[in-house]
Amino acid sequence: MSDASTESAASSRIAQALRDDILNGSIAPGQRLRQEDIAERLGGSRLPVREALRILAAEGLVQIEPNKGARVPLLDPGEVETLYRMRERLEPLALSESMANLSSADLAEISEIQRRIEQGVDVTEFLILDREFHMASYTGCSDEHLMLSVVRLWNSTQHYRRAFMSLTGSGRAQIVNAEHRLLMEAMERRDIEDAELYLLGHIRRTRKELVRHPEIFSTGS
Amino acid sequence: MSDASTESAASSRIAQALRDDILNGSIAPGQRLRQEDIAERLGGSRLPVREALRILAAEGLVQIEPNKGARVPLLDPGEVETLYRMRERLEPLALSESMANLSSADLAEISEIQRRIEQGVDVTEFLILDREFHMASYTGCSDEHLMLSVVRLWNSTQHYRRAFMSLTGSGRAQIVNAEHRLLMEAMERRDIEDAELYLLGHIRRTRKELVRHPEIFSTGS
DNA sequence: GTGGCAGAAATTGGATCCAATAACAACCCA
DNA sequence: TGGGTTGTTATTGGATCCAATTTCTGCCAC
Repeated sequence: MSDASTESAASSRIAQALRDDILNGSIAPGQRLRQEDIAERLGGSRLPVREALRILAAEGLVQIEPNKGARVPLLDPGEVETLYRMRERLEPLALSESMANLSSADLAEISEIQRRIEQGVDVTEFLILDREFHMASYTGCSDEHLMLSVVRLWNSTQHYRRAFMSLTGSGRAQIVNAEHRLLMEAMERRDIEDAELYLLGHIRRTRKELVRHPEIFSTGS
Repeated sequence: MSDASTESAASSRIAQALRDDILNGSIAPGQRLRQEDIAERLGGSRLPVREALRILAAEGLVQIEPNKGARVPLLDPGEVETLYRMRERLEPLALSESMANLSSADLAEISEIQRRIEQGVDVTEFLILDREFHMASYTGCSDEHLMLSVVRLWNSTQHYRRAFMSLTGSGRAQIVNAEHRLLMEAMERRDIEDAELYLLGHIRRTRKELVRHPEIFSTGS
């Protein structure tokens, strides 16, 4: 087998493909996912597709209604606001659990990601790098439950983050960069308390900006 | 438990049966769940069992390893401690989202549950009523993501709560009752800030007590 | 023209069968 | 006698077929 990255498990492979499609916007919220279509498009029978949909449902990327099939959740502004409030509470915890285990090399890597963000990137690239920046800061957190919860929150809100960025452009780039730098600086000082506080403020400000743009949530059709 | 949903759906029915077995301790952490056994015991073929296991995995009640089957997660003290830290952050949020929507009748019902707890109950009954008490305080929270996260946290730690109670008996009953009463009183005053604080203290104290009893986590066999 | 209703097509849920992988045991060789 | 190896068995993963439910379409009545 030449392809060493195939962790076998057709259902995992299908789940990964669907996950990518949902997170990068190829599959929009509200869109229905028919099992047979997916099976035909990605190969395999409907059975691993069903398993894949269950996996994604566990991650908050799709919701399954009995006898009605799976669709990408379409959230209202209140739901996204609550998801961000959850982020405000959980991610500082993840950061605090992570920081003690971060090596200097880890910090350098995070700093490098921030440097690339500041070089100016388009919306798609920013979304990827911003996620990498924060996730890299949590790599020291060994607790799987906590990290899974954090990933779920990012997944569920990914589409609205993209909609917001596409709408507002990079006007707020300076603010984000300032917040990221403050966060980095606190991490390099090994000051958990400050780092938690900067992260909280960063997420909270983003939440308030999102709430101020309800047009993000227009269904469009 | 009182969910009399006869909406059948074999996979949901099997998931509910397994969920009850895991939460009430009939199936212990570390125990392996063979699909064929479950299918034979609860009726149906292996396929709905597989779906049920996926559902339970999403709730944190089982973990699935590819080609190795499903088993009830066996947590170490550090994992349970982190789960409790997550509770400390998320449940005050759920309470704050809930309180504005709680009617006087809701508060009376919560108070009634606490009254029954104080009448003196055995360990099994306490675990049920304590969970009912807290969940009742969250009924005003309409956000499904947040509530699902909270339920996940309770589910994942249920076994260790029971082990702790079985070990220590009802020695700490007075403390729990005092905390519950303070929480109730803040809720009746409609003081969200105080209620959050009392709830945080309640969960935090429980976490510290759990950590002080590592013998709970001995495998037992 | 609109609303409700019935039938047909499409889609999901479940059962059985087969293949692939991992756990287990016995065996062979050093 | 012990460790590695190989063969067997048990268990999970996947494919195909069938049943149940939903949803869409077209029709009829009002």
